[in-house]
Amino acid sequence: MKPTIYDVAREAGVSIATVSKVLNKSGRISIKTREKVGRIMEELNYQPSMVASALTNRRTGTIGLMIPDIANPFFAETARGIEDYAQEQGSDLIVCSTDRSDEKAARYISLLLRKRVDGLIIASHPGNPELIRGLVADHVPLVLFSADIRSLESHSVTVDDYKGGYQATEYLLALGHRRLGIISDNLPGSKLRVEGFLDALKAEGIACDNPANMIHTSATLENGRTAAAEMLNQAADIRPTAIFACNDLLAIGVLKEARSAGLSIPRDLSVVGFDNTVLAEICHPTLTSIAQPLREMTEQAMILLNESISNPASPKRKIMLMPELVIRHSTGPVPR
Amino acid sequence: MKPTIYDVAREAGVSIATVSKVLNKSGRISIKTREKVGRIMEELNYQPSMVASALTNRRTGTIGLMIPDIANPFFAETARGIEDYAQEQGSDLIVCSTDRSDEKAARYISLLLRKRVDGLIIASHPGNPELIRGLVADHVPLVLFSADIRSLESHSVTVDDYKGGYQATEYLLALGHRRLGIISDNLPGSKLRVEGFLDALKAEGIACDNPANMIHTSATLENGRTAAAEMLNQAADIRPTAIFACNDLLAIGVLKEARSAGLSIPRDLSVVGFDNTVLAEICHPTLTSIAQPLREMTEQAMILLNESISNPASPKRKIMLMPELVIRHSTGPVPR
DNA sequence: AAAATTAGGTTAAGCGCTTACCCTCCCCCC
DNA sequence: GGGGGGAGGGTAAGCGCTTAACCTAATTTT
Repeated sequence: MKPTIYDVAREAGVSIATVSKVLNKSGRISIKTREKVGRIMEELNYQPSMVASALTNRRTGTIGLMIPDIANPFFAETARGIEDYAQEQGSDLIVCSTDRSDEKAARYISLLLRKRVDGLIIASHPGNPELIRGLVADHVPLVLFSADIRSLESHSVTVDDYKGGYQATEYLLALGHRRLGIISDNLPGSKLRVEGFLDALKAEGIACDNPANMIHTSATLENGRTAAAEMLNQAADIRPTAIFACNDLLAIGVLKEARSAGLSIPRDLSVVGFDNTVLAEICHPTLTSIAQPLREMTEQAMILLNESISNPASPKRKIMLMPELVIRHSTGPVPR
Repeated sequence: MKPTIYDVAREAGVSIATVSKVLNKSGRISIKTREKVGRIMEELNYQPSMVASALTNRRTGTIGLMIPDIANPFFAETARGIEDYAQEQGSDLIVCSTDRSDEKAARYISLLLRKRVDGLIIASHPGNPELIRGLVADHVPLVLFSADIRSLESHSVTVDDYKGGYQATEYLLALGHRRLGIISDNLPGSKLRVEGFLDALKAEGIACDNPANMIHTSATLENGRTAAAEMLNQAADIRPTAIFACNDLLAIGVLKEARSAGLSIPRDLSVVGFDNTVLAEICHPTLTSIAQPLREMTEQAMILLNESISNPASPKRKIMLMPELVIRHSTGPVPR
């Protein structure tokens, strides 16, 4: 059996209150007893139970992270960022992969609530926002990450998706491209990225009238290939010379499909991704991508979460950070 | 304030013992009260505190996962596997990225112990095995994952690294390659992979006498490039025609370096990786790699862990699964 | 019809901490 | 020399559950 505070107290010849006080460096304890108790704790290899202290404290020191899938590099990198900041303050992270299923999300939320986590970071809000709405109503400290729910009075940290879409498009236009394709996914920010894309085109007076050049799908490499195949199968004077994919995985699918169609990138086709995950460096050619400032985002998220934990009624803030275009080798001037 | 079992009991007009029993479906409770209590719980949106129940139960329903880095795809995929099995049984996962630092590992272990996690899966044992030895001595349920410590009487689930190295090499030999290079990393299994490599060569009567063709480094893409550069800079009749890298990241580094050196893969150089992560599909050309049967490994790990949790003194088992060669497009016949 | 079960609960003692409050020396000062 | 005021610690009441032990009334057994 693990030693308890009683064991330590007995061995040290003091009361458990005293032990507790040296543990928490609270109250007045003489140097002498402090050292003695400390020594005994070492000897017994005493590990104070956080589950017991959490019961009185109302602080478990764990935070829950809800994401679609930890195996997805973007979210793995997110998790790492959050984990680092959490660890600095002595907390840790329960990761919950929801696969964007409302049912799984609900199960996990309930579990986290019962575990009395101090707070939640939600990088995967379910299709059904009611779940989150309930949490907010119950004053559960939480921050929405990477995707906001506008109508909800909650903290959030996002990247300016609209701006990102705009930037990517502007860049392609500057390279001379005029027939652009876009592949969007069903993740929450995607819609805004598409809007940015369309507005950037409109600003140049270009219409995106070919529906075959706008494809909506879910974020897998395979879907990226399929979508690309569809676009590239059009006549050479109709098909896009550049494709903006709303995430890196889709973009890499495009790369692959283009290559197997005999196109050379970026000579025959330019491709821009989104998220700037490690994958962008790994594929070939390396992928031009819109970067989310992940490290900054996770830091802000933790700051907001801490605020919310220490004062659940604190005014909510929505922080939107700027994306950044990272140019690599998948983009080039329009073929003449 | 969250409702407690007392609130439910009062509203339902029963004792807290009764509420507890309907909660745990234990004891005898009439259908009627069961339903009544259930209704009240719904009404109050009662979420029983697992921290309180853990205090009496000695079961927190959380398990700790120690890995080098959750942002590394291999470990992210591992985490996902473990998470899924954990979730099935109503547990969840605290992920701990140690960066292979003994200090971080020690901090995390202490934290997990204080949190009274039910068990640990350790996919990143620190350089110093004493830490783990201490856990084993204290009968903390744990299983070593992907890398064993032979001298330790503990559960473990690994892939046969030796066999993996052997397989990769055998395959390259079968393709006609005779000058092979190997890039190993400092992860625990690597040594065995190298041994497999060497033995396979020896079996064919081939000596690996050129030290420039055996490079040891740590697992990053950049290091893969550097190592490859070193090997490929040798005269054409000395440098290897095939390189076995002890993990995918290194292998992809090789791919990149080879390409920028003007070599075509697999025509001029064959490359085999290890782990068969998602990256193997993403790079170009796609990477031939030795697959660890991850899903099976995580399942076995959870089975062993559960065993160990329900009976910490149960006899320990070491499970070694077979790796599998996955052939893709980075390997081909030796250039004549 | 008396005795023995059983169904359906209740009581109360923990689990391992934290913390408000109280108690006792001991020192210092007038 | 009596009183005041820290310094150093102890007491005990929770925190929100679980569970062994016990109780009562209804049902069954003989």
